[in-house]
Amino acid sequence: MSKKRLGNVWMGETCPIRQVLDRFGDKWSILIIELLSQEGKLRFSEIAQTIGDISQKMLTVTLRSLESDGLVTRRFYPEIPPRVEYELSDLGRSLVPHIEQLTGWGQAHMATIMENRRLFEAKRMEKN
Amino acid sequence: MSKKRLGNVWMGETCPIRQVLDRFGDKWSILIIELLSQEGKLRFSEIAQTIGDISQKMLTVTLRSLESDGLVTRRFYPEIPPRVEYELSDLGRSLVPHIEQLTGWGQAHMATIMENRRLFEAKRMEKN
DNA sequence: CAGCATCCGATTAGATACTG
DNA sequence: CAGTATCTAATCGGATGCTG
Repeated sequence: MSKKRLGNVWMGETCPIRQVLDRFGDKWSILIIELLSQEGKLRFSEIAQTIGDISQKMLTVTLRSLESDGLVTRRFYPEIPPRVEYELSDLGRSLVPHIEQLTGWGQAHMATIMENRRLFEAKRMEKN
Repeated sequence: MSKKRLGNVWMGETCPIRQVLDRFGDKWSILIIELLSQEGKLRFSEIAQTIGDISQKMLTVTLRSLESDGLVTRRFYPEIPPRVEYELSDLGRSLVPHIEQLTGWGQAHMATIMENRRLFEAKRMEKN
C-alpha cells in the first residue's frame, strides 16, 4: 500500500474506523445496546435504574440518537402516566455479536492491562 | 437474570463493557492500533503524517497510554536526530481481529445508518 | 412517566512556545 | 525528531426547573 493511498484511507470521514468510533465511541450507546440485547424490551425508567449512574439528560440524548440511526425502536403508549418502551431493531441486534467479541477480549485481558499500567507508573516514579 | 444481579452487572467499574469503553472509547487509540497493525513498525512522525489531523500532543498522549498498557512497544534510538519506533505488542495484536470485526460491520451498515439519520431529521423538521 | 430547555462546571483537546 | 509545558477554546455531561 503506497503512502499516497494511505493518506486517503486514514484521514477524513471516509475512514471506516473513524465512522464507527464517531458513532459508538460515546459513553453510553454501546452499553445501552448491550443492555437492550440482554433484557429485550425496556422502559425509559428501567434503563435508567439498571445503569444507575446515567443522567436523565444523557439517557434521553443517547436513546434519541440510537432511534434516529435506526438501531433502537421507540414505542410510545399514550396512557396516563405515559409509557415508552425501547427495543433493539434488527440493525441494532446485528451489532451485538461484535460488541460481545470486544467485551470478551476485555474480560480476558483487562486485568493484564491494568497490571501493565501499574508497573509502567511504578517505573516512571522511580526515575523521578 | 434477577433485577438485583442486574444492578451489579451494569453499574460501576467491574462492568466489562465499561472497562473496554473507558480504555478504547477515545478518539485515537483504536485508529493507531489498526494503523500499526497494517503498517508494522512506524516512527512518531510517520504516524502523525499518515493520520494527518492528530495534534502532536494527542499523538504523544495516546502513544504513551498505549505503551503504558502494554498494547504498543516503543523503541528509542539515541541518534542525532533521535528516532523512535512504535510497534504493536502481542497483546495489541490480539485485539486487532475484534477491531476489524467492528470496522467490517461499519462498512456494511454505516450508509444505512446515515440514511436513517437523514430520514429521522426530515420527519422531525416537518413536525415543526 | 418521560421527556425538553437552560445553565454551568469539568473534562478534553488544539495552539503555541520551548528543549535534549 | 520527538517530545514537554502551558494556556486557552471547544465539547461534554450533570443539575435544575418545567411540561404534556
